[in-house]
Amino acid sequence: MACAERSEMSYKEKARISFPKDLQNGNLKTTLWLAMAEDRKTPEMRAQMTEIERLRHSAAHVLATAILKIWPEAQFAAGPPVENGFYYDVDLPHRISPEDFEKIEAEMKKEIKANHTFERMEVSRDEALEMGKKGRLAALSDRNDPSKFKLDIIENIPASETISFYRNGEFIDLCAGPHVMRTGNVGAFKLTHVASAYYKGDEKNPQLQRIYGTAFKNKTQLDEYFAMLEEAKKRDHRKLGKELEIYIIDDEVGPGLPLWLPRGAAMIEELEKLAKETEFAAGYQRVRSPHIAREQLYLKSGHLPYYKESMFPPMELRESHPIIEDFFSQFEKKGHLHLGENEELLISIEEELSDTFPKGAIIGAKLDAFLQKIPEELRSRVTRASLEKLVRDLEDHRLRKLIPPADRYYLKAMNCPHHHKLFAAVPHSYRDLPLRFAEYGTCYRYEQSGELFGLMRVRSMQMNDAHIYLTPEQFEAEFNAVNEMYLKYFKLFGIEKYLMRFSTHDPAKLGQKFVDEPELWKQTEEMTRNVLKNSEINFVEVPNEAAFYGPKIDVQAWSAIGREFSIATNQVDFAQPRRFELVYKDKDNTEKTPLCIHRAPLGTHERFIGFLIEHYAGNFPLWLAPEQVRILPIGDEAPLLDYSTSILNELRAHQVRAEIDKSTDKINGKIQRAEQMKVHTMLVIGNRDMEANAVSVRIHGQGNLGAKPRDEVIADILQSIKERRA
RNA sequence: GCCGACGUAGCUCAGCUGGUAGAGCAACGGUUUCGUAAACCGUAGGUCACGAGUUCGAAUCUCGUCGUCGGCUCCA
Repeated sequence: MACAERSEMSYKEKARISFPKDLQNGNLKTTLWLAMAEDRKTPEMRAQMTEIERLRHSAAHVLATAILKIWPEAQFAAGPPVENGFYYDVDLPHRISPEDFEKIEAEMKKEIKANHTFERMEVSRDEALEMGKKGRLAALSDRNDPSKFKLDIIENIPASETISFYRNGEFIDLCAGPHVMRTGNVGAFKLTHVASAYYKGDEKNPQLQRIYGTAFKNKTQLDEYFAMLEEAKKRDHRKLGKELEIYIIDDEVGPGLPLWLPRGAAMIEELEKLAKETEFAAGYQRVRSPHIAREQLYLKSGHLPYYKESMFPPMELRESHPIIEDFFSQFEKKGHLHLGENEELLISIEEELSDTFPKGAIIGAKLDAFLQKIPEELRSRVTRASLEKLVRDLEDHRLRKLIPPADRYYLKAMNCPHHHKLFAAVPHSYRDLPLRFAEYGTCYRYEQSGELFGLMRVRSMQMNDAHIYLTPEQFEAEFNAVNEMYLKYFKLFGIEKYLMRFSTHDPAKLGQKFVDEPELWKQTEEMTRNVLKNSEINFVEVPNEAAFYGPKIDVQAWSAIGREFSIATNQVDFAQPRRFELVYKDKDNTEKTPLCIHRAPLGTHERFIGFLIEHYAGNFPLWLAPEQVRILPIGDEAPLLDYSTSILNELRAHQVRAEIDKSTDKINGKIQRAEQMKVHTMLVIGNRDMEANAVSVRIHGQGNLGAKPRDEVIADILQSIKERRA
């Protein structure tokens, strides 16, 4: 209703920011409320608002009150709490900019100081409409213009629901609540930014100004929140990714197409090694597949019907023939001609030719003859486009055969169709199942330009993908095994908080967004729900966000500073195995269709490394560090360099990513540069160390640990890497 | 894709209301031989994102394109 009519977060907000405090002690209410991405929230759903959300929602009313004090003509739409604060959408000729914030905040403070009660009033529909018509809703007094958005919102309130207003001081708003008791309960707040948003998120609707702010019980919490944001800024993967030389995105290569520098590539190699070891031990087999495939593969998989807007447009291949190329390129240069007028002529030529050439004659030769039959004066006015259009318009006419049909190839957006083909390549018995195909496959998705965001949202990505083919009976055990793997990774990376978002389908969208298999949807969702319930795993259920081929689980993880990331995914697929006619021979000698689990515990390299950069603030553990060891000789005398180099060589012989700093900087300078690059272990080597066959160890973040025997240090480095010590 | 802001050397940034670019770090060349977060001197480096336009004159003003960022619709 009024203020919290919609509370949909942007994707970025979902992927990036979450406030940790609300979620501690297993309290998942914040996420429950925010996960309910419904168009309208029912009173029951609203009742689940947490304390902090009520406070923020109330802060939105205070914001509106303040804006009206300055600009009484302001028209308000919706003002819900969101994950880290609140906003209110306002329609106002004056463009509010951050310079106005001080003024608005001053008015808000007055309102909070006045400590007005949030008074709830239940009214009839007619009363509500009347108030709206005289502009009294989301207003301080009657106005000349009606409260247009509020009137629209009233229209959409189901007859069964009570309509209520909330009043604080002079301000009255259409609102279902709930609120805190008094404006004074909005302890500490701050306006953060202003953005534009369409009314109801529909671009056909007018654009509103969305004023964002955040609020907390007290100033301490507010300050903590901004300190967290500051910290997040310092850890921003785009900033650190550049500083630490992990990746770049180059305009000429293309937006959303990261290039991995050696340091980033080293991290990728480590992640792949980790995944390969883990998956091998869990009975996965590696497969490999190309980056492109023909249109028909994706028609079969369902990606083209259901997922097309996320795919790059196709590459069209045509049988190359010099005459065709010449024909087309000649006409492209000349004027246009609507070939339609000459259709009859073309058809007659074709008919004549079909007598000359026996069936099965090669297209090229036939086409040569065809082209030569076109009168010179006509050729000069034909364009490739017009000829193609003509041929396309003829559709089934045999003339169409003169132009080889376009052979379309798509960049793969998902690995599954390729893996299904691999499954189908060999006959399978029930004894083969579960069959697990794993691949760090590269996928390309056409994300809209506005979606791109550093490494977190890209157009080329390499996924820690695998497809598990299994029987329904095996589902529970295998699904749990997959979850075990997630938990193992979380532990390794020190991810303490996570949540699985279980996304189901919307029956109303069968055949559009979701494959039209109502029964299978029900079955697999039920099955998944039960397994989740039987496990210890935190999960919430979110309607209408499944994959097109089955229920989906998005795994959200919280970084060390408490920001939330959607990193991994886990999906149940009943649709594609059918579409690909995948079968296994069961005990009873009948052919059955397996189920498929898609899983990607480490998500994509791109997003996962983006997450890790923030999580570790670039201070990676030794096993993962791009540069594990840097040797810093004190001085450049030959014996010292020889000793240093022998250590370098020994480390490298054991696959340790080690470097040596032979620059002319003094030792402090060398240390400074190594620290800035967050090199994990620095081995400072001077004459004293050389004479004792020792090295002085300095660890990034720990400082100087003093001299130690050379062999001991090397053994410890190797052991730490082997164990993947934190 | 839409709305808004921004785009200066490899990096971080100066360059006021138009008078054809500047610093620090990095790089390169010297000197320095230094024990745990920056030794010193010098050299070189820019079609001021790209393309048009206004102007005697554009990094600066206008328009377009591309890109980045903040939002809006979607995913790993």
